[in-house]
Amino acid sequence: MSTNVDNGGRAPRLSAAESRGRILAAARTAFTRAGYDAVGVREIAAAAGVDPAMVPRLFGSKEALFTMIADGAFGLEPVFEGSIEGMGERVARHLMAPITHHTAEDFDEFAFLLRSVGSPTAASILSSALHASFIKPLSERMTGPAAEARAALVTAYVMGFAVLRAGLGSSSIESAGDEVIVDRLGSAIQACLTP
Amino acid sequence: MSTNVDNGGRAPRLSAAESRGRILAAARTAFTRAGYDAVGVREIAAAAGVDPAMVPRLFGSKEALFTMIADGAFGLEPVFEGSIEGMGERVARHLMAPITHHTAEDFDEFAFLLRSVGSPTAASILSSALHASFIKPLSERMTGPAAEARAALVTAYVMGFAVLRAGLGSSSIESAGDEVIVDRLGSAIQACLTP
DNA sequence: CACTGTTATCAACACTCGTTGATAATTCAG
DNA sequence: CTGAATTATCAACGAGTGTTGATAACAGTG
Repeated sequence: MSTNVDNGGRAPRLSAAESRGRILAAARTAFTRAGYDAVGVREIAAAAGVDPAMVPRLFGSKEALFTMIADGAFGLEPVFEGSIEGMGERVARHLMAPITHHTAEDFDEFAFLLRSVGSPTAASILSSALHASFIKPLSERMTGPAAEARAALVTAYVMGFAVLRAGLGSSSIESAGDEVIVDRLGSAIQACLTP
Repeated sequence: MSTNVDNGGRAPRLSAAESRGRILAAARTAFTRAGYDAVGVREIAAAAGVDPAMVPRLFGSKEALFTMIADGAFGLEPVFEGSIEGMGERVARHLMAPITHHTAEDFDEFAFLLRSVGSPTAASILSSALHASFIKPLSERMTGPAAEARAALVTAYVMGFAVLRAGLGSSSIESAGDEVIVDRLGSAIQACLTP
C-alpha cells in the first residue's frame, strides 16, 4: 500500500511520474540560466538527482524535453490578467521588481526565452510556444485593429527589457531611479495595448 | 612584385592579414545566423576557405575571435547619427525595412546580438561591447537626467523588436501594415530620447 | 643556388555531446 | 514465494568540439 519504501535510506525508488517532474524542474532552471545549447543532459540529470540516461528515456530526446517545458512556460502571468487600463504601468513595475528584491526562486519566463533563442533548434520551438501561449491570448484581450501586431510589439518591449537586464546585466538601468524607467516603459506598453 | 602567384590555379597563398579578414567575415555571418555555441570552428573555416586550424592560430581562440567581432559590431549606425529630433521614427522605419526588402547581405548587428546572448560565455563579451559602443555613445548625444538609463531602454526596444522578428520570425508583426508598427515603436523610442 | 621566416596543412589529442543496449534492482500481482 | 512488469544503472558508441604539434609549402633575401 505504501509508495515509500524502507530500503536502508538510499535511493528511495521514484515513480516514473516523479522522475519526470524532477527532470522537468531541473531542466527548466538550467535552461533559464544557461540556454538550450549550453546545458547538457548530464547536467540536468545531476541537478535532478537521477541518472543521465533517464532523460532521453523518459522524454524521448533533449529536444522533446525542451519542447515540453517551452509549451508550458508562456502562460499569461497574473500581471497581464487584469484590466487593460493601467496594465502598462503594472507590467513595467513588475519587470522592475526583481532588481530591488529578486526572489531568485520563481520562474523568469523571459530569461528562459532569451537564453535559448539563439539556438536555431530551440528558436522555432520557442516561437510557436510564445505565439500560442502569450501573444495570441494577449491580443484577444485587446480591441482595435492590428491587435496581434500590437501584442507582438508589447512582447518585444518586455522581452527587450528582460534581455538587457537579465541577459546582459546592464548596470545602466539600475543606476537610474526606478520611476524613470517605469514611467517610460509603462507608457510605451500602454500605447500598444490601447487602439 | 606580384602577390598573386601562378601555381596552377590552386590555393593562391593568402597573406596572414587576408586570412584574418576572411575568417572575420565568415565568422560574423555564421555567428549572426546560428549563435556562438552552435557555430564550430570548422564551419567558419570552411566558409572562409581556409584550414580549420588557422582560426585558433591566427586569433588565439574561438572566444578571442568572437570578442574581436563583438567589439566592432555595435558602432552607432547611421540612423542614430542624425539629430535627436525625429530619430524615433527614423529608427523604427529602419528596423521595419528589412521586412519588405531585406538586403540579406549587410550586417544585422541586433540579430548577431540575440543569437549569442544565450551563451554565458558570449553574453559578458556582448554586454561590455554593447555598452561601450552603443549605449554610452547614444546617451552622450542625449540631454536631461538619467540619459544612460533611457538610452539603455531604447536599446531594449530595438533589441526586443529584433528578437521578435529576426530571432523568432514572428508573423504577427508582418501581417499588419507597416505604419501601425512604425508609429508605435517610433513614438516609444522618441519618448526615451527626449527628457 | 641556399637560407630564413611566414603561412598552411594534416593528423591527432583530450574532451563533451545525446543516445542506446544489456543488465541489475525494485515493485506489484498471482 | 514465484513471475511479470516497471524503473534505474553502467558502460559504451559514434559524432562532434576546440586546440596543438609536427611538417610541408611557399615567399623574400643573401
